[in-house]
Amino acid sequence: MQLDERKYRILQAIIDDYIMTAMPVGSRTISRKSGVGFSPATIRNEMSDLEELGYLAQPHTSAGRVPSYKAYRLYVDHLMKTSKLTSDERERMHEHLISRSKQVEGVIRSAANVLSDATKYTSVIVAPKLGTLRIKHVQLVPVAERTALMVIVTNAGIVKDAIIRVPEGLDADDLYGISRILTQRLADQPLEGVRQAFADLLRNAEQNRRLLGEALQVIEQRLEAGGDASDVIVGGSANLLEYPEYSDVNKARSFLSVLESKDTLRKLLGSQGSMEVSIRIGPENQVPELNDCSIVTASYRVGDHSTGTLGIIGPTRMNYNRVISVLDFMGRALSDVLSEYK
Amino acid sequence: MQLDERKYRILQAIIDDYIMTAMPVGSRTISRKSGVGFSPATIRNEMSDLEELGYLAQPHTSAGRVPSYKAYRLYVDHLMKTSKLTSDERERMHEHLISRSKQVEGVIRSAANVLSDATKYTSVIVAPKLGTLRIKHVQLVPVAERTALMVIVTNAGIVKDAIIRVPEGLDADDLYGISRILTQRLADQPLEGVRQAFADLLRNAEQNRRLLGEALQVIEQRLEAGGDASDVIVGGSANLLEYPEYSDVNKARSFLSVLESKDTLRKLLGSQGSMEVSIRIGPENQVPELNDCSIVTASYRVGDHSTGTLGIIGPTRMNYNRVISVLDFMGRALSDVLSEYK
DNA sequence: GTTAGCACTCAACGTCATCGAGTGCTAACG
DNA sequence: CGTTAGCACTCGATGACGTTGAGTGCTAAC
Repeated sequence: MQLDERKYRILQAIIDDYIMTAMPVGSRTISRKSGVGFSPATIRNEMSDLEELGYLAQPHTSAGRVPSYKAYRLYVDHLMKTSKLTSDERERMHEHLISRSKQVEGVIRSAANVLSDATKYTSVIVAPKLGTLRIKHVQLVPVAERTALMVIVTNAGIVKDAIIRVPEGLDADDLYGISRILTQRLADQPLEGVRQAFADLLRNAEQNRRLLGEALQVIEQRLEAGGDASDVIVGGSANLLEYPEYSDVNKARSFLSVLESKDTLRKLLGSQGSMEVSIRIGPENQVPELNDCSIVTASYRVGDHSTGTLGIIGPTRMNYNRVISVLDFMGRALSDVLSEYK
Repeated sequence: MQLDERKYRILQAIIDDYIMTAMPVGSRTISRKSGVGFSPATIRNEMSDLEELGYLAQPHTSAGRVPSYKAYRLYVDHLMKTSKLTSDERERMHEHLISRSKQVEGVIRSAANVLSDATKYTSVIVAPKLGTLRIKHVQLVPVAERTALMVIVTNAGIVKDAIIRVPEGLDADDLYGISRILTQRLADQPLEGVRQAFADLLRNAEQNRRLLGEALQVIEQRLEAGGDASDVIVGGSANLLEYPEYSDVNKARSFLSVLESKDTLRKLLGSQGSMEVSIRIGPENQVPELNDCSIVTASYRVGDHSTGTLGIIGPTRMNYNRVISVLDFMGRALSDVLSEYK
């Protein structure tokens, strides 16, 4: 059996309705509401076909139909009408975004809030992979006897810091000097290549070998850890509770637990590189707890090579059109704002 | 009517039971369970008295009794038996705490997780007030044409950064020089007094007046904003959903919304200075959404003058004993770990 | 091919009786 | 006189049961 024009129209009407109401959709509803001028009986026949094809399901015999994952997939790929945001909205979002743009992390945090406010779902933003950033500056600051804070500033304006031990007898001026050398040698190196650069440094360093060794270790640790919790930012985690699919406390809890596991989120969003919006519906995503959620992601750019990911997590019956528009816009806006720092 | 020994014992037994089960407690239960060897009838009489005194309440006539806020207050002040953590537990917590102690923010984040894991409630930690920290180092790092990143390192090892505009024509070396001067002049100033110090600098500065002005503005902004979202860290927000008092989705939602509002949390925890554990039960706290929660807080020290707050938010029937022990221990542990950086 | 009609299904809802945990009161007990 | 056994009473929780209504599938007529 093939899908003809009418089936498409009916399926679309069902999904549109279900997205709004979260209630199984009956033939009568479609017959009345949609522009398709057919009687309930006709619709029923079509619905029966659609069910057989795996696009619809019935919670129980005497209920209406509910779209399947397959239906959502078809919907986002072919049926959905996409719309642009009004310029008014764009403006408002952009304004919120730059309202505290003094710091990279602040911008990302605002972006998460803007996203979740605009969509009423939960937003997640992953900061750019550190490995692709370039070092701008390295500074060792004495904070105590034999202890220094190493601050690494990257080209994206992102600052990473770590406490390291330093050999005895180094005073502020020594550290200052070492910082100069480090900055000179490492400037414009991508963090990824830093191991090589450091090895060179070490080979030639007649002194302070231990200190440099420790510094290298710290930088590497940062890299392989894939960043710490602070580079996954979640916004609007309470929003999901608005939706009837989460009125079951257990579902809500397991959802919230996932949001607390930054590792899972980082894996979930992954960096898919392109600026294209990506959509994973229900079981298409790898995290079992989120198998009845959909995840829509886009990416943003910082500088030339680094990309981060921003995404929305919501029920499978989410308003894909809206979410895609918002993410698309915000991805660009975020890239613009953050690339000013470049 | 006065509370005699027996009434105390009975009240304590009721609260102990209610804390565990969250179910109204009947006379029979108390008669059987507690060491108080009296018949249900006697207990009933006493309970009736306790109710009249405002320590107990009945959800409905044929139900058991539930402790009132007044009862919890009495409980934590006089009845509760306090216990120490096992050394095993202390060790485990301490270990988790230092597991990623390379960064101040990392430590605080771990601490929040340890707290919520150990108590099964929600934890909140507020970083020290910036105003009381002292500047260790100021560094301007060029990130783009006419743009620099200003990094301020404090004595607590906390790093704050902000993008500022710089006048045209300043190259990396100029910024380096200016950083030196700034650091020289501002080192060991508390952030609070920085305005004065800066004013002096400005008066004498024959050049770069604009740049310094902007830098001052940024620092001040940081101060008056009371810090940004990143210095309030929440852990275990999903934990609360385990408890029957939050099986109502609306309650859960309003609770989670409060957790998202960092401003409210900051106000709620406030810095109460002393290392003493403070307990606010139900309506004793100022946030209406949390009027059926209790909030237990302690404080930790960074360096000599700065203090931050750590707290647990849970249902009024929380396990006060456990929570107090954990907070007390963690307050000290956190102080120790963070003061190593001093 | 479309639709009106109709019997059928089944969750949701309201009603009603039952059950039992818990109370308050009274009278008896040591 | 404090304590306790006994007892009638209250009231939420639970489950059985009938009703309602939205929705379906099938058949026959248009």
